[in-house]
Amino acid sequence: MRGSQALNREKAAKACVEVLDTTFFKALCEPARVALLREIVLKGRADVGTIAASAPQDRSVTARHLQVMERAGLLKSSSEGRNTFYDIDAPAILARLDQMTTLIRAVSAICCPPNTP
Amino acid sequence: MRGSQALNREKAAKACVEVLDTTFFKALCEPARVALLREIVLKGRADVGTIAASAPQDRSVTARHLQVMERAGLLKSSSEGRNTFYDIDAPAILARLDQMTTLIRAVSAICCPPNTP
DNA sequence: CAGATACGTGCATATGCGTGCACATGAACA
DNA sequence: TGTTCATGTGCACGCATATGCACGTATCTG
Repeated sequence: MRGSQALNREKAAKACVEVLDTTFFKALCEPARVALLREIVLKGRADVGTIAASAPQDRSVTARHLQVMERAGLLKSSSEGRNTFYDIDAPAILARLDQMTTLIRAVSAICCPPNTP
Repeated sequence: MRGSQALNREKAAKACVEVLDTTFFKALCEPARVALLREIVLKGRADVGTIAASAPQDRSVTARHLQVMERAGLLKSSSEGRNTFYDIDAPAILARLDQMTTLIRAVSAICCPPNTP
């Protein structure tokens, strides 16, 4: 019983490194990027120029932020002619959140069973 | 129909700023902190010295990282004499993840209905 | 009370990264 | 083909922060 808990801890610890990818969080820890994400949610799929128009930073900065969020799996891009459109990659984000929820649920079952609220 | 979608977008955009708290992500975007989190998952509730013993950084650095994660709602601390114990605050993390999942599900319903996979 | 232990904090240093400017690249248009 | 527009990129600057050292504070022990 206690031995299996130790095994569960090792599995959960290993999953921590895999699931808690810092690239994903690095993309969200910058307020400027969250603001851009909010703008895309508000206006829907849009090109770089449109998104940058509602941001105080330079267009090049916004373009870089969008690239970072795309590589982190938050956005998906599609080029049409000389325009690059970005949109929320909701399925990918939900998959990441589901992985994290599963991990923390496992941790919760190990570390804080119904004894420590 | 389209008008209500615009309202949903505004609600989702407002929720973005509230739910996507950068403090939470800032705490997780540092690999050193994720490593400490992994160590606590592996060994369970432990004091600062024990956690710092398995980290390459100085003890003071580890102590500071633990403080950051506690303020971000990832850990909960409890002082016993001259020792300070830290443990995963799984319920708090699950609550945050649930908020995010709810938000992204709403975004998904707005931006990518069954048309763009 | 004196010493040791556990932890937090002020300070200086170094590294990472957000930001803006200038320019290059590629596409649409006359 | 030459021009304009949308976007990406190299570069330099400045700020935030991770890190380590020295020290202060609180607690336990003999």
